[in-house]
Amino acid sequence: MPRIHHVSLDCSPGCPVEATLALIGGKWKGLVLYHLFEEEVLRFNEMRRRLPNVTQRMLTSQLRELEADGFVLRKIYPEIPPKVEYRLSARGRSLEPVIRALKAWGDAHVVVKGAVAKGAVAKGAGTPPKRSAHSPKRAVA
Amino acid sequence: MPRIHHVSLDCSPGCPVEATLALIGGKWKGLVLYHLFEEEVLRFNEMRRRLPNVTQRMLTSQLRELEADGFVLRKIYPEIPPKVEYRLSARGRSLEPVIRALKAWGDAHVVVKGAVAKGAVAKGAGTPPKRSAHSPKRAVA
DNA sequence: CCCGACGGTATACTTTTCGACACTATGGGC
DNA sequence: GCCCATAGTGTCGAAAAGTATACCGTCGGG
Repeated sequence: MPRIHHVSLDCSPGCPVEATLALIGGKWKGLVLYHLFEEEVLRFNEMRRRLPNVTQRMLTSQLRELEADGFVLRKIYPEIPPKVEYRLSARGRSLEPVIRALKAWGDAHVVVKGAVAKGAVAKGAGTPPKRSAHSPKRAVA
Repeated sequence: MPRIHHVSLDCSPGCPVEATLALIGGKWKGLVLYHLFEEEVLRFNEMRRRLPNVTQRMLTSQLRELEADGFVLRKIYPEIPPKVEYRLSARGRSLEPVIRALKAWGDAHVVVKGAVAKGAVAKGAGTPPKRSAHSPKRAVA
């Protein structure tokens, strides 16, 4: 997913859709934003424990990008061991309708491991994909 | 953006967010879905004309993935020259709240080329990104 | 002393996504 | 004949995203 930093788009009526997706589309960003909605403030390792399989490197990177894009505020406490808090900015909170819509759709349509598949799942969708999802390889169904 | 074909996720509460983003996060998918919402049926080159800079190759690929994921229906007419129509399935239409939320947020927060920048734009956002958005390089503002 | 926690950084590498280019058969218009 | 339109396919490479591994200083607990 390309990252757009408030560059101007070649606008067609759909550009805002594309731009929004580009801002929040990093692999872990949706989850990071979601968890910050659920729990107002999180520290680095608290966030890390909520994201299965994320690496330290990637979490740092995505948090920094979200901060750079103005969605997340990062507060450093001058302590040892280090204490850093992450929370949503006003701009980040303005994404709530987006994140809720993504969550609502996913709840209704995505099969969760161990859950009984809902009727909403597309019938023809049982065939395995050509390539695995971007998750640990062993997770392939 | 990884493609998830109804594989089971290692579920944490945010998984539905991640899964939904993975399904619609291809570079052109948001725009394709958006335009199919706006205009019930589109042929291939009609869609193509609505997406600035898309290549034939990429449009075909993203349409096929959306079809494979059950969002888009493809109707072939046995004619020459070829006539193919694309429209949203019921499952595709169920994405409307997601696409509308993405569009609404983008409308309020993303600067469009030629438009006066709104106050909502983050102040610090003027600095160029480390790397360009995934679009033709010369398109950088 | 060793281990784990904290919140990272650095580097190299792998995987994934996307784009560029050439090509396809048919028919209509010039 | 050439060009354009239709809706693609095939191949390769570039760019981007993401991962793996090692390392860092300080402190507290065992």
